[in-house]
Amino acid sequence: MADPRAALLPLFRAAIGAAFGAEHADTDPALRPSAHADYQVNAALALAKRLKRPPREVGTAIVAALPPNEIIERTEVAGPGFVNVWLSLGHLSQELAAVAATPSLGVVPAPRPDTVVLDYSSPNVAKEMHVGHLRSTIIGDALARVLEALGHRVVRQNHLGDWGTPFGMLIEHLLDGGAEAAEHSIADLNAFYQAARQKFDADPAFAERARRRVVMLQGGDEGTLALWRRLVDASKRYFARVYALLGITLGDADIAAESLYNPMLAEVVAELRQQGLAVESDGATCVFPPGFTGREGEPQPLIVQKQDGGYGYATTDLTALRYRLRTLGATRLIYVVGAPQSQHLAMVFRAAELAGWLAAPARAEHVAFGSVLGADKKMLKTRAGDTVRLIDLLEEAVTRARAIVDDKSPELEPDERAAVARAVGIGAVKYGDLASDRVKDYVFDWARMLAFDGNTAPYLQYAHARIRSIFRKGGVSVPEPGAIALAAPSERALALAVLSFPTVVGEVGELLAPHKLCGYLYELATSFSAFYEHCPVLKAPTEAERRSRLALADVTARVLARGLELLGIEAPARM
RNA sequence: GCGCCCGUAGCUCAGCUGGAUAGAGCGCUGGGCUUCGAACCCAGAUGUCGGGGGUUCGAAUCCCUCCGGGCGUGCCA
Repeated sequence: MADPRAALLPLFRAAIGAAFGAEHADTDPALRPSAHADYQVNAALALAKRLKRPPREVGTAIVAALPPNEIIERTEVAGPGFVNVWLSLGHLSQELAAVAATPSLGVVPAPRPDTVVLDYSSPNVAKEMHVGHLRSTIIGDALARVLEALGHRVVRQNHLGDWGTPFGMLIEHLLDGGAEAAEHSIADLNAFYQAARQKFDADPAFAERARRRVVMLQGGDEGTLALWRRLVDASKRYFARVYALLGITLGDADIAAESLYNPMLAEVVAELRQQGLAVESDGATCVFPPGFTGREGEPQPLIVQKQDGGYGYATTDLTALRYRLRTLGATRLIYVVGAPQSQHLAMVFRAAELAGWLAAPARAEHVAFGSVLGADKKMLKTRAGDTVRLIDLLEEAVTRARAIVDDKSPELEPDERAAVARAVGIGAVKYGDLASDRVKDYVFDWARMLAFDGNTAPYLQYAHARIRSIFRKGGVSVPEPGAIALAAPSERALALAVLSFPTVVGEVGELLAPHKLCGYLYELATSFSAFYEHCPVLKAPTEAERRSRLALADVTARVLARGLELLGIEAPARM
């Protein structure tokens, strides 16, 4: 109820019903935030058409029919028929006090919580994590946090690529004398992978051994499996280190690797065959979901069993989907996967619907995202043209942030500067990724993401630290939130921004659009800056105003910190 | 060829299920530190919303079409 919109909506619904009768009672009041007032109601223009009455007259009738209440201070009918609404100060301060009194800051649990199975990050065993994993990991983790805040049960699934033909050559190369490599860091394993690859391409005898080794691996040969596990375990340890540095909530318990589904693949294919969905085509077993065509307009297959009897990723994806629905009890399946895979996923979802696995109320959604580009507008690479290692990127972020912190805040102890540099550097990378519409590509630009101006993590962190600084400086604690009284325009604007937090979090959870939370936090921070400029806090004219402003500043800081936390970004008290 | 995505100020991007003069940041111009963190703030200039049709009282937003760019389009994942 924190957001005034939640209180206003029923009032306007009632007014429309009372003014125009039951047949119009379910008309959406079209309540929106307004540049001309606190909020505006746009329903009069649409209603005027149906009622064949002038829109302004309709607006006036709506206002006249409003039930008595303590919420609305005043209204006006403006322009062609917009109803502008201003809230009463009493209501605002009351709601603000209520929000300030709760740790959730007004975010209320969903009435019907979903079991959300969230697929994100998904690196490959025995391969370095690179920029290609950045977006899925960051976006997925932010969504996990947001959905949990909304009271949903979130089951994270890190779909590790731990299976498939490359492991034949990796294991053979391991046996060829690189045995100690698996005990070393994944950086060695990465070179290890490249060496294996090179041998595979150049040496037919090695390639043949690799193929046989794949068969042994898939056949469950114990010695082969032992070698495979060494690769997997070394990789898991490495991923854990990267996640720790990035501040990602994925742990070992969230790993649901491809190999988990191996025992279920044959059964899934059998079931699809039984249903008549999977049919033979060119020696392979395929499902042809309607509506998908290939180059020549022919039906596009989902290959669930290859000519050689092996299973590809389509089978694994279908099996994982079924497992998530049946075993994990998912009501909402979310895949944080790059946009290029949208057709593949659409086909998998469609096939799952045809098989009867995916059915309402359960739903599956592809959270698609664009690419990370370099300054040349092409996929981000190193100067040498190699893929950028994620760990290098993150370490550079911290190093760059450290240089800024050393320069701006030499008074902080070295340990604190290091912690702040980490929060700022990692936060900048994450926020830079989350701040724009995920479906678009974005250009990776250190200067822009680390800037203290504009819609960046450092700007938000700075706004937060300035608020905390007020309390440090004043040596004061947070007053009772009941003390909040709003007088100045910038106080009122800030209060409205604070109260919008729950609505925004809800939207982000529904639309799976973290950039809306970023945009909101940026507006909140700019609202605070204006307030801070115009309204002295510690030196407020009266004690009552001082207490009110302290309380308002505190609840703002908490929303900023909580919002950043939902994005996976730290908010240091000093920086 | 077909399918999906993108095209908004010089640059980077917002614009919520259509709503009032299309908004921010950077950059540019001009201001503000003996007063709570100037890592900041205030003011100003800047647009054929890719083009053209259509629906609507009203379109950046919905529909159609064209142009430009990206991605996908059977045994890699």
